[in-house]
Amino acid sequence: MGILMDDEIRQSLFEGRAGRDMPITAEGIAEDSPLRTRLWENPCWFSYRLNYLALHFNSPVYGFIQGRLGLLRPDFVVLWSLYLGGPSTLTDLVRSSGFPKNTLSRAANKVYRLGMIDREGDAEDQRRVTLHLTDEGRAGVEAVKAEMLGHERLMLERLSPAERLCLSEILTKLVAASGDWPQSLGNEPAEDEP
Amino acid sequence: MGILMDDEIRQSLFEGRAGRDMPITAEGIAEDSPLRTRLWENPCWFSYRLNYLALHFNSPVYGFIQGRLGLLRPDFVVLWSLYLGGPSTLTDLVRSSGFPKNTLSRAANKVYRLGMIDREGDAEDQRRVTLHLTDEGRAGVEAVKAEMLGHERLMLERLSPAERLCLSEILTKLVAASGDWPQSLGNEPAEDEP
DNA sequence: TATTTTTGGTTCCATAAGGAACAAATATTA
DNA sequence: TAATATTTGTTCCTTATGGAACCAAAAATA
Repeated sequence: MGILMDDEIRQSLFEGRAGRDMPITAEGIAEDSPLRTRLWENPCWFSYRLNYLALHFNSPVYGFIQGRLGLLRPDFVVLWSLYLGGPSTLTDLVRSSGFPKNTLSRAANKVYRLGMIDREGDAEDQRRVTLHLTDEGRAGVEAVKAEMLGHERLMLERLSPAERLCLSEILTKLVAASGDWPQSLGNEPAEDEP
Repeated sequence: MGILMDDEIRQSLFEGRAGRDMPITAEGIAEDSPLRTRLWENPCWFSYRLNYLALHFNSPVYGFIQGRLGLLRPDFVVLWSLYLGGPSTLTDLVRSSGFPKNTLSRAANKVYRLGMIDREGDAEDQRRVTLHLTDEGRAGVEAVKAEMLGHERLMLERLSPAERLCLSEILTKLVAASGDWPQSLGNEPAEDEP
């Protein structure tokens, strides 16, 4: 009995309560909107909402950055990463952003040509190049930072402080767990045993 | 006093507690990893984690779909939308998915050529074309559905049932609020007054 | 009814982006 | 020390992508 109950609850939670009583009203989304179905009756509720929300952040923000600085997303990712993490190597950026390395290489070259970052060869390791922001690059980041933060803040505005805290902690947990997730699906995830 | 406190708390919550005591340990992420800085000391904590998690869903899942069905992301989005919402017009798909309409038009044509959807002209409105899944299209979706759901489930595995419920409700709130967010930043969001 | 505007969908085109091959330097192993 | 493997970053090349222009049908307006 208890087990069945638990399973049912668990199941319901995995499904994000889709198809059950829905205590949260979908204010702002019309009853007959095709969005409703895709959002509320989507078995992939989590990833769908994830992508939906990411889109609503990315397109206005990167659109703005594009218009203001003439930079594409990978370009700005380079600047932002250096802004947060200080001087770094390209490989560091790859690891922290998840973008492919050729994409970031191209981006780094572009912002370098624009004088927004500087390179410094490593004496120890001839291959290694350390990238760091120039004053101009820092200025660029700071020129759009407020707008970026403002949009994120706006997105979170409807949540209560407690909800924001909860969200932050849960997303943190998920990110922390991400190391265990497979990078590819189906069959073996390419075990790298020799 | 009380006001100051509240403000401080509010501020801290907007920042996702960045830079403060961090009750949740970042297990799985090395102390000196460049990821740490970008994740934990990022003023855009929300959108960064959003994108980070979306990436960890999309790339394995759509990689799998690509390998299994030979379909790109927009192609599959068409199928999945029809699978969830039943027969729909292209414009419906645009509204529910957020993809640009030419991208979906191309995708719809591709899956049509592959025999995975069918079109039906509307007698009332000559422009309108209703799309619906064929048996083959439905089979395609069902061929990858389990794997998709499995990955999402895996991603959520580390959360407690209560946390999953909480996450689901919060994301729902955010999505419901998304109608009020501007679609572009800086200056006027292009008021469409005549 | 004639003219204009809006809507649904497609086509054109320039380019952003990523896989794969590559070169050079370093680390590892024989 | 010679040979091999790994790491760092770049270049080549193909293609997926989306903005803008476009066409046809319908709706709105004159």
